[in-house]
Amino acid sequence: MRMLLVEDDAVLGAAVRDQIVADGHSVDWVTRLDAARDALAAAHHDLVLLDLMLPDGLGIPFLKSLRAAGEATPVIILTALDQVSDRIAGLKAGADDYLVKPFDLDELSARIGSVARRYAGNPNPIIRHGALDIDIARRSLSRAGRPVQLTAREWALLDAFLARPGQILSKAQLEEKLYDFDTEIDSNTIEVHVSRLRKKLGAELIRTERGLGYRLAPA
Amino acid sequence: MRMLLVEDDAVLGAAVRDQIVADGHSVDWVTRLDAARDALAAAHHDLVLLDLMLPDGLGIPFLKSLRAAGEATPVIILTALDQVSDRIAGLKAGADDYLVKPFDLDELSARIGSVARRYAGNPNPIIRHGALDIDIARRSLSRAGRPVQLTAREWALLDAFLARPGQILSKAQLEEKLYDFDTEIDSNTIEVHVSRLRKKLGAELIRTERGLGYRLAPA
DNA sequence: CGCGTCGCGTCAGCCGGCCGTCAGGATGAC
DNA sequence: GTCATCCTGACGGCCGGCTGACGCGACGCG
Repeated sequence: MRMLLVEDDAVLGAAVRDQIVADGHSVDWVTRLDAARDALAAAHHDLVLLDLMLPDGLGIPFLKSLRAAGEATPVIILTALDQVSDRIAGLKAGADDYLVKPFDLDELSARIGSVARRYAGNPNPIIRHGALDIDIARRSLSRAGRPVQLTAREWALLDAFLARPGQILSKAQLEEKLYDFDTEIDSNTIEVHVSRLRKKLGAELIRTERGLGYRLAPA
Repeated sequence: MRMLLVEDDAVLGAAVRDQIVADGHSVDWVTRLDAARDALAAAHHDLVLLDLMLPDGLGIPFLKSLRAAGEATPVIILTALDQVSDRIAGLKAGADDYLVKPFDLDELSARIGSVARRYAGNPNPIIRHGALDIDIARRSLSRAGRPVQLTAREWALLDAFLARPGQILSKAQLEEKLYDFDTEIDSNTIEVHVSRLRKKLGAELIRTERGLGYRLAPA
């Protein structure tokens, strides 16, 4: 496996790097967020280890922007013990796991193995669903061969449905996915976006489960 | 979601239970491993919260034996801070996550959400009961191969029965399950919903115990 | 700086069907 | 038989959901 380590502490970074290499993986080590972004764009990585406090910015918004851009690589957050709220925000921002500093190197290995196992079957980039061809990573899609443009919110909504096809998602869940923890939204907003998505992608795509939520229709 | 909490500390257990309920889930709380085993055998659970130190044994070997027996329900371990080796052993034994005591209740919620999300795409457990195939998580079910639609209230009612198969549930209990604390309801309402469920799923499914309540018929 | 465009959150009005209620009949206990 | 309990068809209120319209703010362009 090839990993990306984003960590500005030289001592900790070296220890983590050595441990990963000792486990038989390879690792790219950067100390800044912009370098991390470049590294992800330049080459495929199987896993990202992300420190939350870096000289050029905070990890949480960075992670959020990654996820918003369709980056699906699993992320393990490295954070200090007392930042409980950071850990929660990290999971909500799309992290797969976190490690609390100081952590045991054997535990790091166990965590990496756990996340890697979880992602063993990698999904193919282009999803075909009915008459739709969806390329999540490139944010492009076509309906019956004709290209369709989606706005940012519409992509976020579609992402949420594609992540769990067939499963019911409550409006509260969708709201949580689309918005920051603290932004409050009129309850009807989700309905409006669902309506707009249906208009672009076909009314059958998203089924209403009255009183429960919405779900992606089977292909 | 329905969870199983295995925790012998009364104060911590109550706090966890309250938090889970506040999040809109239901929870069965036991304080011993043998009771936990019975509960898992008796009914479907979506998640297990497992303390590692219990009066009748250790959690790790218990978890190992569960996994060896094919039990796939996700497990979050609750453990004390200093037991690093236990955390690793827990993950190796098949736990999906752990929480370090003392933990923040909001973090508990986030962790539960994370694990639940992780399992959302996985094949859901399908309960087979007579001619019925019931997928509780996806809220889909079929009778003799033919799909059947249930309303929100009907699902809630079916949930209640499936949670305690074979056990008699009084109308008062069912009422408590289906409605908010403060909403008052005409006594006959439950009867009506039972009647509607029977019409959709078969009259034999729910047995009337005159003067006592209802119970799910054996498969 | 002013104007046009676009995304998105909010609102209001409509609509369909869920579900709470009722009443009359069926069933069971004794 | 008598009474309590339960069943179920019918009905309508109201609530959840849908969508066209509007306005605000961001952004781009001349």
